[in-house]
Amino acid sequence: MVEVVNVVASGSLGVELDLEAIAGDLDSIVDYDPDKYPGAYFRFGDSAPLITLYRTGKYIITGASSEKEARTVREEFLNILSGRKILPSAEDDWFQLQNYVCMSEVGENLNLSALAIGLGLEVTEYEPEQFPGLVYRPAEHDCVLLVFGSGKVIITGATSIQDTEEAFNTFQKRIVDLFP
DNA sequence: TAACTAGCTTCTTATATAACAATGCATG
DNA sequence: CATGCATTGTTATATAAGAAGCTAGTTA
Repeated sequence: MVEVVNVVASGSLGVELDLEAIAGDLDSIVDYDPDKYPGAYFRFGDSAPLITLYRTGKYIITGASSEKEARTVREEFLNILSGRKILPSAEDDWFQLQNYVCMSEVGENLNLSALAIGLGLEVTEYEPEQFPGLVYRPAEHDCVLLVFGSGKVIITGATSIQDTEEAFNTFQKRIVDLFP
């Protein structure tokens, strides 16, 4: 069982934009400081996901806790832009989920030094003085697992929940094999 | 010297450590 | 009232991904 804690997605409106004008118009939800960063930040609500919009019309969504939430804020974002006549229609060129950050746990405390050897030193990094978690890059999955002594695991870098679940399941099976 | 590439900035989120700052409370 | 210890809070460390723009370094 893995729980999604963060989703990153990106898309493109397909048009060049005047961020200065948009930020002035949508003052209450847009934060734009080109000296600090070239993107304009959109946020609908206090703990809502963040949308970063760029001059080129490309944008990214961070901080959503599900694919559904990411798609919902995207729609709200497109509706506001089309409603303000910034965009001709509430549609965009493409939209893709880029990264899932998930949390799970194996249900027991883990000896990370032993785990590093068990999983293989070429696929793990464990330097407790630098960071308390073990970094595991499984050869058969396109994602990274951060494993902690408490048994909690962070899976990040996958572009679908299925990949994340598969990576965690094979990891958990390996734990059982290594520490029966 | 121009063009190119690589690396960094910003942001989000869980996780867990240490090191530090700042505050609270009690005792002398 | 001042000093000491304890607690709470913040920062750093590391991970992935997207985006634009700046800088630094390399190469022709």
